[in-house]
Amino acid sequence: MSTSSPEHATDRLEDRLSRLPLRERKKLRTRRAIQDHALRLFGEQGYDETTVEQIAAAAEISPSTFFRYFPTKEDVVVTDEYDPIMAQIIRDQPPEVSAIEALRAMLREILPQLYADDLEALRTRMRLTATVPAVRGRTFESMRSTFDLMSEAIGERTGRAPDDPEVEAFSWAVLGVMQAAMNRLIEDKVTYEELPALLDHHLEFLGRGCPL
Amino acid sequence: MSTSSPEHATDRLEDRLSRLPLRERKKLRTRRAIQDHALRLFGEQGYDETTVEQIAAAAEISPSTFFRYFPTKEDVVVTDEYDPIMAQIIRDQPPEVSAIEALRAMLREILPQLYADDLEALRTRMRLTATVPAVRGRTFESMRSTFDLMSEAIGERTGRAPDDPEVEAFSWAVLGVMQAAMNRLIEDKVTYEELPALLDHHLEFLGRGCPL
DNA sequence: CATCTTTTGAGAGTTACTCTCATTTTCTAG
DNA sequence: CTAGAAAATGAGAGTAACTCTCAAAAGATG
Repeated sequence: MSTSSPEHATDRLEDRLSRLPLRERKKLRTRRAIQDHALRLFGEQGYDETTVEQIAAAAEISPSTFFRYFPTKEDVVVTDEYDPIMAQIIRDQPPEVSAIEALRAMLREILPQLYADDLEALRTRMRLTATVPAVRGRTFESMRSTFDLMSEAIGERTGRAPDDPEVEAFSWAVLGVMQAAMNRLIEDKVTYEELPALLDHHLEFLGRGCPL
Repeated sequence: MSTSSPEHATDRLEDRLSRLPLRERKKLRTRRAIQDHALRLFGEQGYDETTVEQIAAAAEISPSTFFRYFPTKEDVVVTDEYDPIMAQIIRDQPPEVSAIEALRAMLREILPQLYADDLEALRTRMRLTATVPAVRGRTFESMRSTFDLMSEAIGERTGRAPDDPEVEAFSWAVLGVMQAAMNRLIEDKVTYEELPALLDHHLEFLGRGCPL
């Protein structure tokens, strides 16, 4: 929103396909085909009951190709493309607001987008994350890369190094309270409609020093 | 320390062996044999290069038995017996101190114990957690059970339900800053001697609302 | 069209993990 | 002390995720 270039990080995901060379475009399409068919099959017959071979067959590729796109079967569930968008929104917040406020604003902006793009797939992914231990494990790896982007963005905003101890502590604490909120979603203690408010409350709670 | 019963949760791990029926004692010994040989082999030749078959041979059991003791190869690295001890120490803190203070006191008490018991094994486990993605993934599962025990103990102290949203947010935030500290250890940005102080500082930082 | 690069498919091999069933080892009663 | 129940172990067969290698196909480039 603050740049004049047409390829901005907050463009809807769909809008980016057309601007790529043919080869890249095909790769992206293959990637999505794999992910879509995989999630559909997982939904229909369960995660463990679906083999990579079946996914490959449904997406009309070979098993070898599957592993070129996703290093593990779990990655199909865990991977998404929102992290860089999040980081960009954090950077775009006015410099005078606190780190926590910047994050709250970011969530207010990105959650509606996330819901609009993808709600059904999101639901499946959440359900799988809740029920399949292997997938749950991989979630952590994805938290680590979210962490990297987040501490980068926070460091930039606060004029500190991304590996400043307090920046790291802050970032992990934020990921922690987000995890807490996600978990309540997964355990059906809160609905998708209520999630944004819960996240917001947790961040505010964190900013008050978690008084108990 | 506050109870007269001889089997107290804070007894050194060694002291508990003798009080068990024969069968249990043997199981515990097998379990440790597996873990010791596995960690030694991992250290000598690497994690991926060590097969379950080799571990079983070294511990003089069959591969089938290995999986009866550890559901996955990763669990050998991740599993330890300290969580219930931690929970007990939290409960033992005087009720007037805040949750954060109780945690800081707990760490001051348990870290020396941890270091004294196990430092070499601890180092190997940390190194593996740092370098082997599969192990890193499992760490998350173990954080989940730490979370359960922690929110239980915190809930009890604060007269709230263990699934109170703020208790959950608090517990995950604490696990977050702990993760931040561990990571610095793993990345050699901090030594084992400095870790307790860093953890303490992070908890205090959390209690101040992570101002940035 | 020709060639150079990148992507794909096929197939063989390894190993973590599961299941089943027979055998051995520990616990418990009479 | 012994008989029988209960629990732990071993052996072996089977599955499926992942790896590696190499040859064929498709896309970029001049």
